[in-house]
Amino acid sequence: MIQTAIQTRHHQAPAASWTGRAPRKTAPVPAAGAAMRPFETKFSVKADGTVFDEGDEAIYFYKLLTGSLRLVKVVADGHRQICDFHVPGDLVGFSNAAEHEFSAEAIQDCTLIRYRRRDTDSLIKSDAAFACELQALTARGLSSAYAHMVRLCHRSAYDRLAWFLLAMVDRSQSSDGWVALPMTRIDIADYLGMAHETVSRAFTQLKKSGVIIEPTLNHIKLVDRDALEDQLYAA
Amino acid sequence: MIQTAIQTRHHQAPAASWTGRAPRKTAPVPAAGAAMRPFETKFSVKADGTVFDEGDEAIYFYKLLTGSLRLVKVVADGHRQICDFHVPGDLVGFSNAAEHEFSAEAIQDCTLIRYRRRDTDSLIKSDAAFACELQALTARGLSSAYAHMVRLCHRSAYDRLAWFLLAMVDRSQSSDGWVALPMTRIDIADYLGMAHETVSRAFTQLKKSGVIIEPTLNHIKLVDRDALEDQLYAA
DNA sequence: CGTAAACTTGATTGCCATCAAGGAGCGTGG
DNA sequence: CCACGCTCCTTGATGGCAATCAAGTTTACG
Repeated sequence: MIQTAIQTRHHQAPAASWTGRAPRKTAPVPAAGAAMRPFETKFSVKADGTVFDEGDEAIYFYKLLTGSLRLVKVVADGHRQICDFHVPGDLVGFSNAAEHEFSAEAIQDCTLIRYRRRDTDSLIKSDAAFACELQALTARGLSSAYAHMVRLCHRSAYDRLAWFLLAMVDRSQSSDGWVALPMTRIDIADYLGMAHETVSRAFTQLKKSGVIIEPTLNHIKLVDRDALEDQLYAA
Repeated sequence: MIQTAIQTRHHQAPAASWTGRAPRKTAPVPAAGAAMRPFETKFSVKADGTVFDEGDEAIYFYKLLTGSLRLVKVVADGHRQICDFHVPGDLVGFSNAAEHEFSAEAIQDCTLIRYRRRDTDSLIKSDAAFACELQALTARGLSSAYAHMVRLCHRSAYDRLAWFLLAMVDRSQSSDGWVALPMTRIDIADYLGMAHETVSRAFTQLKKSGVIIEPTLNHIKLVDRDALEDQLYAA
């Protein structure tokens, strides 16, 4: 794969200029008395805290147990890109680079298991089940990253939001059809690679055309699923 | 991570309408008398052939030994996205999905090692070194996919080409500074998420401003490296 | 109840996709 | 050896989608 060797000026990136809530760096506190397998430590992060920051030395990687996270990269011009949202079961921050390449910010209160990165090889050797799971989760992440790449390049803003809402609805598995979006429009915008104004306009359009309803902010119900699917599969 | 559950109409995607050389599906021939570790088979694919196609049942995954590949996804509107280029040492086609999610097309003649996907778990259990390498390669792929996502969203067409050329030059490690680009402008366009006309215009601009020289097509030399780096790191 | 953040809506601009047409390289066959 | 045809590449003209700038409005929260 093509990789960028240039890392020299990595840390000159200006501080994020976006206007969202600035994530407070909270020192994650290991949960007291957590009895885990060797190498494992359990701990928690409050909403709006960060598990780790872009550029931090990558000492640990994590598995998310509860809550939700966003993976954030800050671009040189001050814009954000959210590479992915994570839900329980997902693997976070695994890489072979010396530093974390993105920040992991808690959208809600989170609990995680922490693994020491330098133990990875011995973990893989000693615990085959763990090794298989690690591999499977990483491969799944790669697949969804490629899929997202295609969406970002070849879909209109409206299409991207349509896909996003479908994915959120499907993931929620709520029985009554109501879904609470935990993230702001700004988060959605940064995930879908568009301006938050554009997200807003697309929401408006979806509501006006009766595809979704949103009586209170961020609580939506998908009324016309077919409309969204047709949108995504239209030539 | 967010994944798309909708797969139903996956195969209705129309045939690629792009005007590049249509990859001939060549039945890859296992190299005779290859003595490998258990589970391994060595074989080769000619230039413009495919190792596997999008939608093929994912029976095997691969490690590239020589040559270069492109990973291609075809979008509903007939456009292509090249998710990545692969060089020797890279892992290709590993996933947990039942079907390959992209085609792997040979840019040049390639030789590969083939692994049976269903053996993955036992491979990981029986060969720790293999497991570690598999994990490392997949994680590396994920990192570069995230990085590429950011570029696609937040960089101008000119910037994207600037990055691409820098990456190609750095990867070639040629002593005299001359680099042969194995791929066409169309491939570059589909990788960088832009029209091939735009690639062409950016090349012209780079040549006119004396940043690169290209006496014969696809043989370039980077004259003013600083210009490209400044471009990438400018606010 | 007041402030700040998030959201919405409108006006304007610009980048780049698209359409269109011509030129250059290259292999093939007469 | 040259002519033909096929790709690939280049350049120009045009238009559209979405970013940006700029106010308002609503929501959240101490």
